[in-house]
Amino acid sequence: MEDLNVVMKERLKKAQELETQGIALYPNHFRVHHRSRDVLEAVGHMTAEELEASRREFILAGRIMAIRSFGKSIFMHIQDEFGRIQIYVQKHKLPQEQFQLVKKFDIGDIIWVRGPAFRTKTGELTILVEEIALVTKNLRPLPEKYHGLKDVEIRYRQRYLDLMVNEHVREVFKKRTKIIQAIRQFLSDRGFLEVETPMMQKIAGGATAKPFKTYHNALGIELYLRIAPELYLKRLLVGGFEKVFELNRNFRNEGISTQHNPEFTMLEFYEAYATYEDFMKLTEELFVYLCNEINSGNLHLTYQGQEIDFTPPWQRYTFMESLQKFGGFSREELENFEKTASIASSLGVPPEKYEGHGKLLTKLFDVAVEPKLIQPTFITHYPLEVSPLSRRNDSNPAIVDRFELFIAGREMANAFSELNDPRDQKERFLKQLEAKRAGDEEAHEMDEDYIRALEYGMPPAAGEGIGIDRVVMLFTDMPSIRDVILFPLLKPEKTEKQEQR
RNA sequence: GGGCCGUUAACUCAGUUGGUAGAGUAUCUGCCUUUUAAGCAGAGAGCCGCUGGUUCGAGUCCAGCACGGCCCA
Repeated sequence: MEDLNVVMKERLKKAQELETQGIALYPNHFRVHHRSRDVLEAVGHMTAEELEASRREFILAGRIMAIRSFGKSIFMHIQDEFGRIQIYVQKHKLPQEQFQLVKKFDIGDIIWVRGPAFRTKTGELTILVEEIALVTKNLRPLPEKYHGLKDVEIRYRQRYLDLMVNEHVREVFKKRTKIIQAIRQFLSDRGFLEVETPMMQKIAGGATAKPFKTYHNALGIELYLRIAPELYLKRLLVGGFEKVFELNRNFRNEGISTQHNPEFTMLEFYEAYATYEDFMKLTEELFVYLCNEINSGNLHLTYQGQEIDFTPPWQRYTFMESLQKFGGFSREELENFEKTASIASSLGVPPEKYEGHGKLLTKLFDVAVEPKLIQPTFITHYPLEVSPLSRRNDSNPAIVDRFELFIAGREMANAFSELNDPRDQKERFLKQLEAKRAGDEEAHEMDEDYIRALEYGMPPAAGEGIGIDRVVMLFTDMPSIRDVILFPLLKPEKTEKQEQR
């Protein structure tokens, strides 16, 4: 109550007056039979005369977004989940006490109305109110009606306000849901089983990232919030499920940017007896499916002014090819550790002590190649060093059977044929431990149970991870990951800290 | 972590060379029975992000801090 302003004082006073008159401020016995969209669908095509004759009655509720009062008649726009509709209140059409109540309504109140639809002089489809009631009293003024709510901080912190007044924001999040539903449908149609694996893990594996730490009181153990579900999903392959996927939250204890939120939504799917090459094809099919379901079948979309074309097949380059073609580096520079290291330094990403040649090459890639991959592009055959869970290439053991997908200069997917040789996997974990000891905080932990699982025998398989938030950004043309996450993580407000004292 | 930008009424924004704090919307009062960024007349509304400094005097200049945004790492 620290920011009681004049408007709020007025609203509270008015609320008390209404209650004194016996008017409920928060009743819950009103039922709605229609939504704004139903009115448009039912009678939107009718002329004024046809509407007059039909006398179709509608019963709906919504939040008052605008009031235009003429003394003895009042226009309002009310908004529900599906849009806005105008209502018209005339003094002589209502009992006196109801009209007096309407004159006390404020922008932001939620009201219930009953009445037929008609067309105004200007042709707008409007409900002629025959009965009206207050459903929920508003006590805080809404943002300005014309400019709306622009303050990015308030939009993120008070997303409910953003959703209330910015229609396009509601559309973005509806689209997010549609995308996620479509992905589930796509995988289910192909026989993938959706599963749920632990988010609290004793060993945060399956990716290279810093985890969040938490604590279980009863067991007295430290746990990590998962950075990836990968190792659990592959245990399921050992158990006999041959096609599985999980679409849920991962947590990485890293910085926040337009591309990164500490908790984010990840899709991972695994298929026994498939290879990374099969998954390139499957990934193309998935995006074509999304274009059909989400983008009206159009395989082109515009992201932040860039035209993206999803028509398959997409470009494919090996990792080393891409460094030469897009990075402009020579084969000699890439094959000589010292030369690669000096290039890395000159590009502002100097080598760390624990970083080997493969890691340096990926740093060059991130800076010099990734931003240039605008059209959907598969990059294949990554260095072994940066792929501790991937299967070695049969003809070249220094590289792995892996691809990453890039669109609009961003990594969208990461996939590989899975390493299922427990002896090799154990060696790779030991290598990671070495890197950890040398100072690499993100190096992978040793997971003994995972090795044990592999020793029972995991069928050869391919696995893939897709960052869902980035996919949603792409399909909604949003520049920041915060625009596609309902409640992105922000620093606490100062007032919150003060209130906690 | 570094650089740049922002923070003024509930919302969207002005604010000149350092000299009494401004507009529109919203709110309140009055008029108004087909408006739609309704209109007309009037009124109220401010810790100028916070803390220091310079100055006779700071929304304005300087420093630090907080929160946010963008870029870089």
